[in-house]
Amino acid sequence: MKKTDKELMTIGTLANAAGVGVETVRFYHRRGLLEKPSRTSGFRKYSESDVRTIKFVKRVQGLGFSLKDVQDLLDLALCSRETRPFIAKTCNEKIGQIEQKIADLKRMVEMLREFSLICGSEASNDSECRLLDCFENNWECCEK
Amino acid sequence: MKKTDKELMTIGTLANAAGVGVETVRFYHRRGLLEKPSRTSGFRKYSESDVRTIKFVKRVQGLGFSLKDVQDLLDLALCSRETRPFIAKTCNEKIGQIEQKIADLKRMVEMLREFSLICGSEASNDSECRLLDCFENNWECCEK
DNA sequence: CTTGACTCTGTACCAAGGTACGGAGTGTAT
DNA sequence: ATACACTCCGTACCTTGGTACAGAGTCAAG
Repeated sequence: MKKTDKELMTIGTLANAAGVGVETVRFYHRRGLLEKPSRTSGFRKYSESDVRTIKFVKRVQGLGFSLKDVQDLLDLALCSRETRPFIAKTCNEKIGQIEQKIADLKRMVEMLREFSLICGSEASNDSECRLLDCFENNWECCEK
Repeated sequence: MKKTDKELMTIGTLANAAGVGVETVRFYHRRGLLEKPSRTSGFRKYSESDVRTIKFVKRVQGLGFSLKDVQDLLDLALCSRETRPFIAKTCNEKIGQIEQKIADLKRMVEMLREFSLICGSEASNDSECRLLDCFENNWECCEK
C-alpha cells in the first residue's frame, strides 16, 4: 500500500462508492461541484474525499437545496481575515433559510397530526373531508 | 355584491391573487392539482378557495416536496369509515418523511454554526479551510 | 498481443415544473 | 359597435439535474 498515491480510484469505483452513476460524476465536474481531478494517462483519479464530497452533495440536495446552494456551501472557503465577513454572511444566510424551513416543516407536521386525529376519531362522521378543507376551516371541517 | 356567485374570479385574477402566472394555473389543471372549475361561457371561474389551494401547493412545494407529494396531500379525502386506514397510513408516512427532514436540517444548522464559530474566531489562522473539510475532520481543519 | 472491461469527449435525450406563443373567441367600457 | 384587454386551446420551448449513446482510447489478465 503505497503512501504517495494512497489508493486512488477511477471514476467507476468512485461512482460506485458514492452510490451515483459515472455520468453523474462527470456532470458534477461540468457543474464545478467537483474540482478537476489528477489524471494518470488520461484517466481521472479520485480519492476518498471525493466520495465524501459526492455524499455531501446528495445529502444536502435531498434536503431540498439546489446544486447552486450546495455549491455555495462547498465554496465556503478561504477562511482568512479578509474573507471572514463574507463567510459569516453566507453562513448566516443559509442558517436563516434552513431554520425557516424547519419552522415550516414543523407546522406541516402539526397540521398532519391534527388532521389524522380528527379524521381517525371514531366520532367523526362519514362526510367527506380533505386536509386542505380542514386547514382552511381551522380544523372544523369534519365534525361540522 | 351578489351572494349567488360570491365574487367569482377569472384565471388572471386568481393567478394574481395567488402570486403565480396564468400559465401555471392552467398547468395545475392539466396536472390535476386543481379540479375543473365551473365555467360561464367558456371562461373558467374561480373562488377564494382556489387561491388558498394554489398557495398551499406553493408552500408545500417550497419545503422540498414534489407536485406528486402535494397531490397526495390534497387527495387526502373521503374521511369515511372505509378510507380511514388509508388516510392514517398516508398521514403517518408523510409525517415520518417530514420529521426525518427536520432532523437532517437540524444537523445541518449545527454544522454551519460550528463552522461559523471556528472560522469566525480571531484565533483561527489564515490557512484555507472549507466547510466540507471541517465536516470531514471533526472541526479540526482550521486550527490544526 | 489480443480481448474485454473500463475510460475518454462530445452530443443527444429525458422528466419535472413550468413559461411563452399563435390564432381565435369573449366581455366590457366608451 | 368597436377597441382592447382578457381568455381559450394546443403546441413549443426553457431550466435543472441528470442519463444515454457513439466512437475512440486504455489497462490488465491470460
